[in-house]
Amino acid sequence: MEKLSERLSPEHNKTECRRSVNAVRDALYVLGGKWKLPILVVLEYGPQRFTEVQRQIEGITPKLLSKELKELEMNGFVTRRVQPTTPVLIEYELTEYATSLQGIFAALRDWGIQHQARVRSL
Amino acid sequence: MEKLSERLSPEHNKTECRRSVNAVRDALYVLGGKWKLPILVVLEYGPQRFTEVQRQIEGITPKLLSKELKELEMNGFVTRRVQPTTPVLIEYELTEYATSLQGIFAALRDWGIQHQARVRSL
DNA sequence: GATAGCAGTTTCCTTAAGGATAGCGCTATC
DNA sequence: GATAGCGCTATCCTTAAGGAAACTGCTATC
Repeated sequence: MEKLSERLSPEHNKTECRRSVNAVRDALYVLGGKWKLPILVVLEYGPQRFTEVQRQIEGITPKLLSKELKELEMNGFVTRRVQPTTPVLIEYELTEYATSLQGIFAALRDWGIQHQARVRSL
Repeated sequence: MEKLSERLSPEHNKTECRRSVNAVRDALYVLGGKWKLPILVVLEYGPQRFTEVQRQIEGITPKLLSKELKELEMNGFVTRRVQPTTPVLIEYELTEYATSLQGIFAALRDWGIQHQARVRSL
């Protein structure tokens, strides 16, 4: 049987390993925050205004919604579009780049489902 | 061009979607905590004792190491083995189940590396 | 007997994350 | 002119996460 240490992660070069750890940490970081996921999910249904998003996410306060939207915007997942009508209409929508998260969502989802099943069976 | 909302996540059934969100949340949760990742990485090099792990992770305090190890153990990623020698030798090692994280680490790492490059290029 | 290492635990403190509530400038509607 | 909705921001407070330092019971070594 091969060693566990050779299966969990293939790179055993130290700088490569550190680079990987940083990358994983960064990826986890951009999804950190209590409401990032729900917001992304709500925005999958199309562009929406601030209060629309707020109403769909039970329990979120405007302060936190604002903060999380800004962070999502900074990371390039969301754009804030201002329609120059009167009164102005502001819409948040997912960017093309947000789709790059698909792979990690799928991986996290599959693992999570499997883990839930495992936890229940113990 | 297909809609963004149809690409980020395939399920648009509400209960399926909620289930996925919960699974992703759970997966993110078990990796949450400042030191989980470094600890898992250190243990990839083989079973190690408390102070060995501590010495390899610069900045970690025994309190946090103890806490994180307990959580990793509860989630089934790590086992605490007590060798009944005198004095007792206690070793922490990765379980077989820890290798199930391989897929999400790979996904997070790849996305993270790509994201770092993107951030630098802006 | 004194010192040091192991495997932690305990206490106290700081920082960060998150929540409740109120309010602001704007416009539209009654 | 009063009320309500939009898109927030500001203030205050609570909870949670994390860190520093000391200490414990054990054994081994000098």
